[in-house]
Amino acid sequence: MNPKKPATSRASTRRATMRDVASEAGVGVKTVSRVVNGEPDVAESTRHRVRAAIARLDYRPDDSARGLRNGQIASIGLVLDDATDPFSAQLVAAIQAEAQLHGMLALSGSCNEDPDSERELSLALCARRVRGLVVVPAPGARHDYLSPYLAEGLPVVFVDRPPVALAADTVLTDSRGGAITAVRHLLAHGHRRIAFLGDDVRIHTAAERLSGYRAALHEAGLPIDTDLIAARPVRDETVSATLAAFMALPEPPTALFTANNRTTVAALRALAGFDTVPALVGFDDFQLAELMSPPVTVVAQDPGSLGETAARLLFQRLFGDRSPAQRVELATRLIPRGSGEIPPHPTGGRTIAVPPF
Amino acid sequence: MNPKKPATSRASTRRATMRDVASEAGVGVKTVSRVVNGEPDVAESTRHRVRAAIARLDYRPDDSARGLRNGQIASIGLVLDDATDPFSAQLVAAIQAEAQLHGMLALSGSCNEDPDSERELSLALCARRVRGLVVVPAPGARHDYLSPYLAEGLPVVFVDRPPVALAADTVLTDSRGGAITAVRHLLAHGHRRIAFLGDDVRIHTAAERLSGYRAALHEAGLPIDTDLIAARPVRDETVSATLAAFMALPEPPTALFTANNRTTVAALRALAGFDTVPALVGFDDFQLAELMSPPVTVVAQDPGSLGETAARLLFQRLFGDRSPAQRVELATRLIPRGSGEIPPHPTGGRTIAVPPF
DNA sequence: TCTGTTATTGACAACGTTGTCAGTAGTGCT
DNA sequence: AGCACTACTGACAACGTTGTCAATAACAGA
Repeated sequence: MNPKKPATSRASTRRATMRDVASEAGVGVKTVSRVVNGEPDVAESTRHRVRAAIARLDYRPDDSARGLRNGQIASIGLVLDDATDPFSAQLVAAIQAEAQLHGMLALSGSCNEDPDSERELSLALCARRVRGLVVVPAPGARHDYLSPYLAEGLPVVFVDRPPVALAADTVLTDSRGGAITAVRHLLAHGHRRIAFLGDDVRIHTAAERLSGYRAALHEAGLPIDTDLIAARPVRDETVSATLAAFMALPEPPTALFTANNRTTVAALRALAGFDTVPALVGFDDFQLAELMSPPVTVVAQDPGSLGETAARLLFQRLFGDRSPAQRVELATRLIPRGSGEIPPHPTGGRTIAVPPF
Repeated sequence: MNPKKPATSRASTRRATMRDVASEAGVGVKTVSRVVNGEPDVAESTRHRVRAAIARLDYRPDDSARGLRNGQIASIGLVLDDATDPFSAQLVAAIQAEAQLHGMLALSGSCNEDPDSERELSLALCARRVRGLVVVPAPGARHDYLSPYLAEGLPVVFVDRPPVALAADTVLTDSRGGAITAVRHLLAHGHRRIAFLGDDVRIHTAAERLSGYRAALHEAGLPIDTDLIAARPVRDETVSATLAAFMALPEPPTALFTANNRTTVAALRALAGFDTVPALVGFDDFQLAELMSPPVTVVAQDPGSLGETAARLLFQRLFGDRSPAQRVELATRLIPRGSGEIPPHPTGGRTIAVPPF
């Protein structure tokens, strides 16, 4: 439990403290503190002596002590739902870049879609006295556990999914709008039987996209056929089975709207076995979409902007912005590449050239 | 500079401290500390009273104070070269998962391939008194700046690329071996003009892969034709231009070895414009490789194992392992999918069916 | 009853930093 | 010279926690 044996051997190489620097430079600790923090009211000569001492001793201020004294550390917390997702990677990168501009680091953790884990992680970050929190909510989580911290003045920004039971800044992609765009696009190409393949509706974005799908159909005066709707957690096998079921229907869909990245990719894998393919529009862009056969039409969102916007909002709050909680929705962008422009085909797809392998 | 106005309003909602809990429970602070840390020698009744008080006040220990007192915080530092890379994402996820098993969080930052930035980031993490450091070195960086911390007993593990001017634990993919496997595979399919497309050789993995390429050719008794070697930073345009130059040679290559993920993808984009394609083996697997036309043969490495191994090594060190620095090399795995099994074609490629879009 | 032992507890100092405040020296003004 | 003022400096306390150590109670054995 306490493997701190090297304490003795470390005494010799002890890390230099402000005291050490102070005595090395022949000044008081407070003066060193002033120099380190770039405060005014230090004579130029003193400043130089202190800097020299700092360099000689290779002194670095201890952030734990600073954190204790100041009540905060120079870091922001990041709670992700799934760190392996490329979406998360871009989000993190954008947030870190923004944080770095303010001399802060990001403390991050992944909760793997588990609400309890999300809560534990967030609270652990609060215990570390981060300056602010960016949270990608786990499906099914409530967020009132954060209200004491919010009341204390801790800025919290939710990304990609809105908080539940809590009013706080939120940055979202316009999922419903994006879904409407996608389905309208398919409708415009003559499709009337359009299937929906998406994630569990407990995930906010999934629900919104389904809602957009319904709205677009409704607006076109088409009925909602629940046989054409599959909203369940994404795995390659489930998507494959669902697609097979769709195609076995008396009136199979001629087009597919896949409501997120992973679903789209899973659908592509499943469709690779077919010799005719339905039209397809996916939500989320992904690497190599343009090299698929046919190239995949998508409604793209921008994780980078999402992260940047969230971080900016957080720092605005840190700089004193006390206006009411905002909700920002970022627009999506339709990128037609081919798969979404396939016309309807009576057997639920269209024959395409099978690659020679 | 100091927007700490809400100090007054926060006083009312001050975070509870051990003192508060102690007086609430009618015990001494040290007893609360004992309960919080699960130490023995606390009467069961006292323990209950303290726990109740903790729950009532919603007390959470302050990690800055703990860090100050203990000289360490319950976090490990993570220095990445490029956080947007899916490779990094998987690495981070694996390391975080391992850290979580030990109740630690990961403090991470990305240095965007800049050596100075890598140094600053690492030192910032040391200043935060992380328990250990996992570093993906930036190209061109030296690491002797870490030796004082190593001497202090801070465990540091390098991943993906070895440290320069420092002896420390290192976890790598067997790049040279993987490259040899890739090139041998192409040779076995009859290729004699094999081009190399890789990254800047200042990056260790890039150099190793080039070395493996040379070794495999040499072992087959083939000459090294520098016209067929391009080792420079990867961008879509450079790869495209390089490929065009290759194909314009009097004796164009019949096969391509692309030495990393991004190069492979860039090459695929460039090749999409051609009506005949050379054989291709890429280093690194990537999403949808199996759905390309032709499906892409790769030598795969496993970022997850890389991260897990590194984290395990780090925690071994934290638990007192003082053995000399290790260097672990993880094996690669050849995944034949089609593109690597194309036979040589006199015009430097082979006619393939062009997809109908 | 007295002594030794164990179980339980809390007072106190220290970790490294920074805000407060009082002190010193120098300067300009009357 | 006396005064106010500025520029600079450092002693000290405090931030919230935990290791040290001494104190107390309880209890068994003699």
